[in-house]
Amino acid sequence: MTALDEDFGFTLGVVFRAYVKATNVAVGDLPGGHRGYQILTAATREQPESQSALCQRFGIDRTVMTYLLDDLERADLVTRRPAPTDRRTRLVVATETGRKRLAELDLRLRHAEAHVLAGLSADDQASLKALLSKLAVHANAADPVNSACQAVQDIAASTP
Amino acid sequence: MTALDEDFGFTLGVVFRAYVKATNVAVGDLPGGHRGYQILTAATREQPESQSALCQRFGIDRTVMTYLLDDLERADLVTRRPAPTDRRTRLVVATETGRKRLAELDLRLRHAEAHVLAGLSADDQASLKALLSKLAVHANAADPVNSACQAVQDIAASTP
DNA sequence: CACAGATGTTCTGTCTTGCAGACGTTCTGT
DNA sequence: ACAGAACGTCTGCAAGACAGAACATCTGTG
Repeated sequence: MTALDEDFGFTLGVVFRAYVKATNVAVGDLPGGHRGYQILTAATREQPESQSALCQRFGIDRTVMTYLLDDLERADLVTRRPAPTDRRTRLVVATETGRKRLAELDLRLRHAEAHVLAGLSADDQASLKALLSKLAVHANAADPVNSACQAVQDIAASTP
Repeated sequence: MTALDEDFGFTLGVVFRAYVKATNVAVGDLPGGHRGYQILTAATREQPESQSALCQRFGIDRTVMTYLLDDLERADLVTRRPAPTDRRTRLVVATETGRKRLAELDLRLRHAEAHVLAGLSADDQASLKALLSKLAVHANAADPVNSACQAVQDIAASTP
């Protein structure tokens, strides 16, 4: 236990890397690894979304999203459907195969998550999830547009 | 607020990306961005560590650490010092310039961290940090050697 | 001591990803 | 009708992860 073990950024990184590693193992050969899983989840459980909406939500570059969806489409897990309201956008929806695959993966993913969280009591796990959720909603609301600009201003103001 | 906003992995990713973005802005032109900052912190505030120890601690590939330290050394922020006990290993220690630079950066980093955590009350911020710290210590203890293997076993056991 | 195997660092090459810019298509506001 | 913006795709470049080899050095065994 050193000073760093109490640093927010450091511990956040450790936990995040542990999660990514466990998740990438859990999804096996799913195209896109843990990101493919998140896309598949969104395509299955939520209203169809455009590619750019998925990019913003998951922090994936739009050019990466293109070939990520290519891979998922080639595996017959999702399809790009033209949006009825706007012919520029493609809505990403899961295929029947994709839904089945997601159902199979869910159990494995829950185990992976439990593995990462194993160091905490049940109460602590619930607290952590709730806090992260609250923070994520706030960060998502603040980030898309001007968080970088705001951060620059904050920092400029704090610089001698 | 959708189902995904309560998913641990998703919210963790959102918060982590927000932290990395804010931190990378805050450190300015420091070589290595937020990782350069973490290395500089370790080199300044802790016992000198070998390169591989830093790799494991921060989740950085050893080949990346080589040129990351090259950059930091070129900027006169750290030096590689031969370990007295083992001539294979190089201990990474901060230079006087590096210590000064770190002192300057600390205020900016605290602001960046505060910016990321701004969505939570002071109590919630403290709770989140404590939980992450607890979890990180556990994950660090479990990960280095066999977490991947363990995860594979866990998952295999849970697969029909 | 000799030697095989392990470890720390560096270098090489490959692959994935992030990012900036350009392009064609389509929408929106005037 | 037209200018400007937005969506998705493509290209090229840089950062990074990863595997493998090479070199120096350490450690344990005989």
